[in-house]
Amino acid sequence: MTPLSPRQQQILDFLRSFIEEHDYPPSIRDIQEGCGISSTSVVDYNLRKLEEKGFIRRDREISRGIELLGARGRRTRIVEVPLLGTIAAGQPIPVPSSDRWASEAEDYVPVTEEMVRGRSNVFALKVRGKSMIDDLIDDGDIVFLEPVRHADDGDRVAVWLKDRGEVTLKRIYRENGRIRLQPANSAMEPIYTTADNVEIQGRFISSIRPSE
Amino acid sequence: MTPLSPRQQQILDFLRSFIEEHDYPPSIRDIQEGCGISSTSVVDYNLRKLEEKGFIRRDREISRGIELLGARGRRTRIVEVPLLGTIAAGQPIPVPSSDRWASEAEDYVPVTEEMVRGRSNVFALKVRGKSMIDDLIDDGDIVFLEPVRHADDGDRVAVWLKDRGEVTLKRIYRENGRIRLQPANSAMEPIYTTADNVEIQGRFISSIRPSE
DNA sequence: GGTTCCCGCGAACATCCGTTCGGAAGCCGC
DNA sequence: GCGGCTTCCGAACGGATGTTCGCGGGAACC
Repeated sequence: MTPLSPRQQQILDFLRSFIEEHDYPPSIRDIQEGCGISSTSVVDYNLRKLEEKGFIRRDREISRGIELLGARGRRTRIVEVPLLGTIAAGQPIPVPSSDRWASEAEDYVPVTEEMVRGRSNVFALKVRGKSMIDDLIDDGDIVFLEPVRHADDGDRVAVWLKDRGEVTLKRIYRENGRIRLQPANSAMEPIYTTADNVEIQGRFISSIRPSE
Repeated sequence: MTPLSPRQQQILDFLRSFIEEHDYPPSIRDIQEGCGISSTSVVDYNLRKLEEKGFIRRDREISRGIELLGARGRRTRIVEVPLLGTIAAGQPIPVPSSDRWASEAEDYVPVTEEMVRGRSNVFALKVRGKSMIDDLIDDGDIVFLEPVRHADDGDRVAVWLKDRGEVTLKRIYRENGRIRLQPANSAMEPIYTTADNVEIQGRFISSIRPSE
């Protein structure tokens, strides 16, 4: 439906690479030079065509007022999630209090917004050790959690088990008075305990296993 | 480490919201108006401060030549990884041939460059089913693989087991004539087989477990 | 008081940059 | 041929925009 002339395709490619490199759009004369075009009016003409065909959006009278559109031009945004520490057996996780939230972050993990979509105040923890291997969380993984105190049945939550002095990450179910903590690996046995023994420290949002 | 004056914080917030809205950076006078500042030189002064402190990068003499930097002054790029299909028990994975590589991708998964760093031709597969639960790969996970035919001992590889008609993801070790495939979960038993029964289809790079 | 530094103000300047206009070459269908 | 359409060219206009300079207020310090 959209026949693109070679010149228009060339300009579109240049737009993508320029934005990739600079993080801001090129000026008309940047495009002119980058594509070897002899006149700015040619650039303007073809930009109008690209706008008609729905590949870009232009803000008139504004320098560099070009916005890439379309499925391939869609912009994936990055969220910098505060890395608050490590999660390991035998230690409570450093849940942030609302007043001093990201201020004490030692680092930030940049992830695409899909990883935390919709959730607010998400924080990250690096997993140390293999204590949560039954929950499909390996040493070196990074988990993203939402700081909540309560959860619904079936939620994956990070819970502090008081009697064991251990934090783990399991699905939680309330069953007539007691708590069932179900590992993600269904071949493993669930933990049964009482409500006053567990303390919910966060809800699992997502996780990544970085390249080694 | 870097105390930000209220004015500088205000400008930084404005920068973020402006770019969020327009996809291109504001001009000095946009900032001036948006922050209620009476002179462009004040904006310039504070932008210099923000650059010194590593929050932005400026291209001098260039309109809207402002680039937002993330934590630690680094810039995170996004890589669009082609999603070539699913990986499930009983099916070989759709390894790309070099000639028709990304052309048949049904979709693309945007991830931060850390997830594929350095590797080329990385492709993504969505995991269906729990057949690889012993390798800490859950239903719904997305794994990123590098298309290789050979691997070193200890590499995590996706292998096609001919006798089982199954693909799995394990660490590979060659032990005097036979092959040991070690699950990531050390509580699980390894698979022993012969070299001619396994076909390496890719090397594991990283994986993500998206939010539900 | 004097000095220094941070921060803000206003104006002016030179350039950057989007826009516009006249013209022309090539192509297609009638 | 002829009209219409697309594409390209060169130049000029005017507004947009980054930069610079002098000045001043206020706080901290000696």
